[in-house]
Amino acid sequence: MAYRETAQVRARKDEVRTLILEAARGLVGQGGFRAAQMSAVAARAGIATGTIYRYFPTQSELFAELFRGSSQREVDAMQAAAAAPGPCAERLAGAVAVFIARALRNRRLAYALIAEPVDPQVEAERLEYRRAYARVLEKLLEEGIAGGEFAPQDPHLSAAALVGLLGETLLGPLVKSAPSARESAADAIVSLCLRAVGAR
Amino acid sequence: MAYRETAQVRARKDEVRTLILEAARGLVGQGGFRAAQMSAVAARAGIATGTIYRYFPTQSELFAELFRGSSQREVDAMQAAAAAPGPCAERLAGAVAVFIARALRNRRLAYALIAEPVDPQVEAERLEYRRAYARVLEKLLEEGIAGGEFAPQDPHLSAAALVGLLGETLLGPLVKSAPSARESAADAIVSLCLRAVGAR
DNA sequence: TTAAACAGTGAATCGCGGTTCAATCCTTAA
DNA sequence: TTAAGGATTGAACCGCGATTCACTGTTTAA
Repeated sequence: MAYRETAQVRARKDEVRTLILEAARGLVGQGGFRAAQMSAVAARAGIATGTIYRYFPTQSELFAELFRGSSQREVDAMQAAAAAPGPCAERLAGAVAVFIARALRNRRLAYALIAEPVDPQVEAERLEYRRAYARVLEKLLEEGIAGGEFAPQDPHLSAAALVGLLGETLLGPLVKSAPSARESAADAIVSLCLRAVGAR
Repeated sequence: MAYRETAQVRARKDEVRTLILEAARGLVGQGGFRAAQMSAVAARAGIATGTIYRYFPTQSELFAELFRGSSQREVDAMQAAAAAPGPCAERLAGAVAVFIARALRNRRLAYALIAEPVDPQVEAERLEYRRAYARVLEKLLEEGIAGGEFAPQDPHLSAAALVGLLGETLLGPLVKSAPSARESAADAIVSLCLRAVGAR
């Protein structure tokens, strides 16, 4: 026994791992998953292609982990807005507004996370995170329905509906509208959501 | 000049072309676009792989044409429901119900048309048809807004919202629900749509 | 100082399914 | 009946990017 991993090496490896993920995140943020070829990720991280495979078994795994990290941030942000004090309707409006604002801030990333064609393993992560968004909204809906703030409805179904509504309006009309019109369009989306759940 | 295409040959070629499209449609309806490899399409059509290329320059073209055909039927069906006589709210409910019922009838095809990852050329067709659905709804919304049946709103944005709402609820909760629960879930989706546009 | 254990390298390999094409078969008009 | 023009065939080819691996460089404990 003449070699064993030390804290120093451990730290260095963690660093490289992070480097790879950040390189991939950067490429995806600019050109989507299709721009994040292994060789490109390696080049951006300043390492050899083969090195990536010391840290991630396949490209799909790398993408899946990247996807989880990026999506979790979004879910957390939405969750924070949903957990604010106040009436449910206001909190729903806030959660939706946060989702929209963040997506507009990095549209390429939003497209990659929401709609870009990806391989089945990453698609599975996407479905998982769609459900995560939906769960945040579902809890809020349950509370609002119980409190009489929202119309009686199946919160599970309605939450999914809101996720779909948000995705489509964001990637469709909203990103195509003039930047000056975005704010009012965002308001319109919030209104749609509130009406859909029957907020009083 | 010893050869010229006759009506007989013309007819035969049209037949083969249709055969190819039908074979592809069958495979997509069962296993999505990923199941429709050129060799599989050829096998199902009872011809050689190379023959497909006498009728379609590339796989993308074949898929694109298949996509157009299948989607146009759906749009037409929705348009027919939207054009029925009666108040806008009822017509919107009808159009949405038709969309849902048809998607449930062939769920694999619905998934392929709405959400399955596809190459960029086919994705472009998909966006085109999403817009086609949205246009049908948009017209209806305009009429309803003008007549005071719906809340004042941007019909373009709201139409996109409805398309997203439909897609997500269909492929998410609805297809996962027990068949016995589908009818009430479909009703719930219609209610969501009506509330979203502020139908009185 | 040494050798064991591991990390890094990047050119070569590989798998996959779309696409091609030389050989063959079929249809037509003379 | 014939030859020209086209259609069909399916095995071979190809492009692309993920993945591998033999080699080199580095770190560790004895």
